[in-house]
Amino acid sequence: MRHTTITDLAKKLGISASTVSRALSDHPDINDNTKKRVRKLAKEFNYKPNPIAQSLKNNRTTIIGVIVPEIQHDFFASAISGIEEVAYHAGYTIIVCQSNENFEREVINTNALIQQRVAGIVASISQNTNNSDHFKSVIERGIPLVFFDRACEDVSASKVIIDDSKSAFNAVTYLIGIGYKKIAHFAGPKVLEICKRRLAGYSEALNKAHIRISKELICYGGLHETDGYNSMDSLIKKNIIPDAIFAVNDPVAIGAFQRIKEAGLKIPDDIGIVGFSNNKITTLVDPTITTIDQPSFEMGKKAAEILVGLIENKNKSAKPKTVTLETKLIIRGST
Amino acid sequence: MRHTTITDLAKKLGISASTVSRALSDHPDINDNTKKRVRKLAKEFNYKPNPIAQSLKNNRTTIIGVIVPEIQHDFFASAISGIEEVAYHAGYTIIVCQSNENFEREVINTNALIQQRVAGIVASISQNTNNSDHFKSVIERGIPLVFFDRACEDVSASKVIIDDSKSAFNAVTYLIGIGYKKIAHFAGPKVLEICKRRLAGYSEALNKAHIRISKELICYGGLHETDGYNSMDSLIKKNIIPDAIFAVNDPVAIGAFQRIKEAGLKIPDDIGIVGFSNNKITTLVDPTITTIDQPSFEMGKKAAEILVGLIENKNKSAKPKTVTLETKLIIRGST
DNA sequence: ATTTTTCCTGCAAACGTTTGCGATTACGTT
DNA sequence: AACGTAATCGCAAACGTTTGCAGGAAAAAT
Repeated sequence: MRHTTITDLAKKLGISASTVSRALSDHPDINDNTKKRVRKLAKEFNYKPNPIAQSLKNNRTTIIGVIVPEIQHDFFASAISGIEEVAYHAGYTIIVCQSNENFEREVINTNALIQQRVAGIVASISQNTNNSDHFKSVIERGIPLVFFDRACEDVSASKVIIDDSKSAFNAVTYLIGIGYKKIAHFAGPKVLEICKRRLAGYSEALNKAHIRISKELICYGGLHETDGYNSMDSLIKKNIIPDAIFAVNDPVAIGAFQRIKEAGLKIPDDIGIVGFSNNKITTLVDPTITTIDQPSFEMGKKAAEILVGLIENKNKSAKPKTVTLETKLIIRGST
Repeated sequence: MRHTTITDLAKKLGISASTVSRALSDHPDINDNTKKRVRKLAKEFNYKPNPIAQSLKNNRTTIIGVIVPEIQHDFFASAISGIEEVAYHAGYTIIVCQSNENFEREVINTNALIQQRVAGIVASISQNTNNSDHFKSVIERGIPLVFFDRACEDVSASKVIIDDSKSAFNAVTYLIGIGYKKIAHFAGPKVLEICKRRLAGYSEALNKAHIRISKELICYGGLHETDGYNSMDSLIKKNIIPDAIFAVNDPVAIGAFQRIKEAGLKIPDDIGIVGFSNNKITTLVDPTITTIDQPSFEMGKKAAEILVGLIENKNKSAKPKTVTLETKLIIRGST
């Protein structure tokens, strides 16, 4: 079955394609009666303009590009869902790309989206992104760009983030408040800004409480379960046993959690644990894990809303804005 | 910055656009020397053909549409990731839509993808889909379609599935084998084929072991945690305590798991639990949950591979094939 | 009756690419 | 010398839409 085109309608009505086009877009030049006839036939044949042809004219599609490190990751899956939700209601579809935390692939994806003439891009950068030329060329091309969670600091674009530093500060301050003294931090990749800030919040909390920061209690690693597991493992092997752990995110917390259980230590009595993100999993383990609620779905939604705004107000070259969403310390059984 | 077009190159070289086009596609009509000049300039200006213009000619994009019930669901997030992986390497991008288990939205998404002239569609249907006209019109339009996991039975399309019935049969048979006798089934929506088949496998296993099937041990519900929780809750309130539960999927198993713990019953001693899908979560709770490994990532990959095959071999109108991937019972602490 | 105005509609170009066909040139064959 | 044949290349159309401009007809004004 072929798609009905504007020319098909024109032929059937004995008028020109341009008149049909104008009638459908309610152009004042067109006679009301003609408009009615056109609309009736269009409905009858379920005519929908070919978006490709429109895109060719506008040199722009109605597709929003989304780049995330990993689709599978709870946080991103949820954020994508939020983006899709907003895009759907605004009449856009979303193309989803994953960088797999790989810089080259992020560049390739970005360029592919530019080539595809997406209307805008929502992105969260990979942990290995140390150069932002690809995002700068997005800006240069006049394509609206919004970061969420992990932003590129040296790119002038809007972002939806949380206050990582403050959130971390609050969590660690809470740990100190309930009596923990030897608090370790399982940090993420040093290059990732959000990780730096979480580390900074951790340090600040210790400083404020006049607790000396011990380098051996700060373990750097990745963002996955195995990283938390390994960090805990190496501490145990070095016989350094903290009385609490502030993990850079929930998977890392879970990894540490498992290794602690294997070691026969009790949570929260021997070791307290705080995660970050409020992944579903933290409510399902025993004990449940104290964590910081990071509104992933809302972050996706908000980022998409800003992007749609930028796309549809091309004229108002608004300055990039930064939206900081609230987090919340959720106290559970692990502390 | 503007995109370089084929006409830009033609002008700079003083030749026609058609020659440039042919040179770039290595057409035999074109002089080798010309080809070299063209290729050199194309590289220099980083020329990439405008996919929109190409799409307009072909009346087809290089985008693969993906429709899933929920992006956030572990199984689907993982499958999408697999689809993206294959698509990426084959030079396609993916548009992801979620139906939110809503039939109307699935129809709208499907039509939107048709309008967008996607090259093909990978879909897993919503639990409320009782009509397949929208998928039939995909076929009619000649757009390749592959289902995964949840297929539309009355649509002639390829599918990537698992043997739900056999998997369920094996799991329940295993439960019987290790001594469980009063085995409940927390079933999914009656309309969903995969749920029917899992139920059938459950029944068959009981029959084979000459265990009477008790209607009150079969609880119908949705596919989420709360459904498992509620099913268990109602059993407890009716004072019907099974000695094992076979859940339609892992979230449901987890829900039951929680209610059981709340009731102070011991797993696996008082009640054994078997889930379905091998979601990550099943390895993280205590005790870990016995489940059936369903290769989500591979299912996505396989579906995408079949789809790409169909797209690129338009001529060979191959008959739809059904690929059944192997599942595996993973025995853990809950049984 | 002529001019002006209003109202409606169509022509044609443009977006960037691909491709059938015809045109041109050079070369070898009779 | 006359012709056929490759080897190269360009013209123009096509994909479906939008839009500036021109044009025609009818209505209104002179």
